[in-house]
Amino acid sequence: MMKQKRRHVTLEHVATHAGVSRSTASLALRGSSHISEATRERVQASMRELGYIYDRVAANLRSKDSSTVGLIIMELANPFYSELLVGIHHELDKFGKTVILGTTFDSPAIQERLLSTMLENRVGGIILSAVPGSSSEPINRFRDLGIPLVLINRKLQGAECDFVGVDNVEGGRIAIEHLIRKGHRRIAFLGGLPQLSTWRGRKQGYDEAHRMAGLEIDPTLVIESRATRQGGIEAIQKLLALPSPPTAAFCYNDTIAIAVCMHLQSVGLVPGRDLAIVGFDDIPEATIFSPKLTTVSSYIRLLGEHAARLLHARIDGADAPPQSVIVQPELIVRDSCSDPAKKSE
Amino acid sequence: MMKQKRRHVTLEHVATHAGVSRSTASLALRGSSHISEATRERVQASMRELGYIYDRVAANLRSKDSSTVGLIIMELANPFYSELLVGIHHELDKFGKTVILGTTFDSPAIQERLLSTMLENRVGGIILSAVPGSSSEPINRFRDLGIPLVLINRKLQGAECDFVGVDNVEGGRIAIEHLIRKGHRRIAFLGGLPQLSTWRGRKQGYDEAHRMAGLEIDPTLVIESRATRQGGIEAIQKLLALPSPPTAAFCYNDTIAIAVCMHLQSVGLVPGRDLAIVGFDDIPEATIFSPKLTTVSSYIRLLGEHAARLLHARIDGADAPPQSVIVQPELIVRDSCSDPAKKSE
DNA sequence: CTGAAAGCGCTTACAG
DNA sequence: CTGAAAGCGCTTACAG
Repeated sequence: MMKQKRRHVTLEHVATHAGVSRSTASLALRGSSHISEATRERVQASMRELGYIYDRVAANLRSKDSSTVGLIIMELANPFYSELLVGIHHELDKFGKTVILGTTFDSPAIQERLLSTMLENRVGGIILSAVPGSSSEPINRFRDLGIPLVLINRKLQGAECDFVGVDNVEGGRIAIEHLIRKGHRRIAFLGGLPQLSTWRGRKQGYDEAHRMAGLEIDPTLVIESRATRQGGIEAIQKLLALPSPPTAAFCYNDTIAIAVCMHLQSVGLVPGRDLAIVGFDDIPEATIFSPKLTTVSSYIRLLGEHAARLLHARIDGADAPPQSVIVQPELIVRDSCSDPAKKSE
Repeated sequence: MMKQKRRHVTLEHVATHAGVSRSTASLALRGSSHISEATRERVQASMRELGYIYDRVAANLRSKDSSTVGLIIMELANPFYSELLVGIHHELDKFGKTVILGTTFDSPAIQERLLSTMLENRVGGIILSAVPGSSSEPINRFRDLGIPLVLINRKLQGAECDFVGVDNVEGGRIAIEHLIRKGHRRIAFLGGLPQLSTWRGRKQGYDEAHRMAGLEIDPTLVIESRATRQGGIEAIQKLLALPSPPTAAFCYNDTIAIAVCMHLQSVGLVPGRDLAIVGFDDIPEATIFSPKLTTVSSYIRLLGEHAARLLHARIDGADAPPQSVIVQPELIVRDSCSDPAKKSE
């Protein structure tokens, strides 16, 4: 497919031009200390003169290493994953690794296909945000092949590998504690699906905070939905249809929270006043949206950076047992969440 | 670096196991019609049994093609480029190409380094959103090497290659025509830098619409700034300090427009009422923000898809002269832009 | 329909 | 400090 208009310059040509052997040229090129300064300079001059392009792929083939890393996420058109990519790409860049991107749209079949493709493309390692409920078998296969894999954000049952994620239980807890401190007693948990390990964590935090405050949980206030804009709208509609709606809602994530707020506004209700809203993740939209979202920050970029660093350490041979990096979330108080008593901002 | 715990299974092993030669195994694997059904099945059974992983990189080396494409953009943490990536990735995926990502942060030096890295990584082609004012020499080098390169969004002087972008002149014109139709007579052009080909196009449309309506342009109403949130704030501050401010502002892009609106709100002004705002691009935030932005859609994803398709055609050997794909923009009327006469929404 | 040989562009021992 | 040889894992002519 790739056309070569001009004669392709290889190391062979450079070596001949510089009057040395291929091996010497190879060592000179990579700055080996076994090569005399004079020779190195001669080789470099030849490289420049001939317009030599180093073929890193051929080099990797021979030396059995890899300059790429696979990144598999749910989708790109999602601020959470965009931010994750930013963190990962930025960090990997420092190590001279390039990322090969794949999106699953939460399909287990696509995930398996992508995992195979990445293998075929000789990635040095994988960062995977796993499809909920997908098989851990292909993941453990990487371990057997000696190819490092780190799971990011979502845990996967049965997968024995490194993990980087936020403390969802803690995140759920601080969100609810904040709401309780504000005087709320009936607090909904809106959106997301129990298949997601993140959902279960946040729910557990929700439960624990209630228990610690001696508050009972009304199960009708826990409304599941897909973690999309549309899912958020469905959830808030169900909530508003309840005989006695709550005064506050903790949303599975900011996408849900924004959708909920928009729906409230569209029916003439004021988010923050008529229903206090707390989100999760602190995506960039959270500050653009009005009201500015009170939310639990996942430090998404940091998550990505941790995953990249951990993976890089593994590729470099750190052969320790599986490790987890858990980022501590933080409550970011903004405008979507006011006192239930005073009904005006 | 890459550890191989288990004995690595190569085509050699598969061939031996299936009782055929390496060449036959290679052909069978790729479904060549020169191989009998029986042999193919035998080879496939062996592949499965041995857990064979096809090495696409080695294959590409030998057959001199490439399954990767380089994408070089300004930055990832920018909705415009995120959307572009979505379109490109989605389309390239169909062709079985993986993208190698690079970000320049608008540094010419980084751009040159990335271009080299991509070359070293044997990309089959490049999609580049060029750093303004960067040299066209490295770009034309790709042409000489026979590696297709398509410029996206931003034009570059002196670069002889394919281009995909939006019709900025038309975009500027329809924005201003809309404002004029609404009754505005003094219209600012806010943000962006003349180094950007997109800025110059939009500015030209701004000029033309004024001329066609017989309106004079007040040059103090054209305020340059970096195309960032911060730049937008600076621009609107300068505008508000003017002795006789305009009734409407056409913003270089949506990021600027959102920053402008937020600043207006922060000083107690109402965007849309006190100052009509039109943006450009229609990034996802435009619908989340309040007021919902009236803007000129660049059809960002479509732009990306066009670029991917064009590049793919070039890689497949379409050896025609440089081609431009110009997407027609469209005005998306939402809420940030009301009549200057009636001072209430 | 299948196999033996050469080679893609590089690096890695091994000599000297 | 430098070179000749072998080989990474595959595909491509060329025979038969």
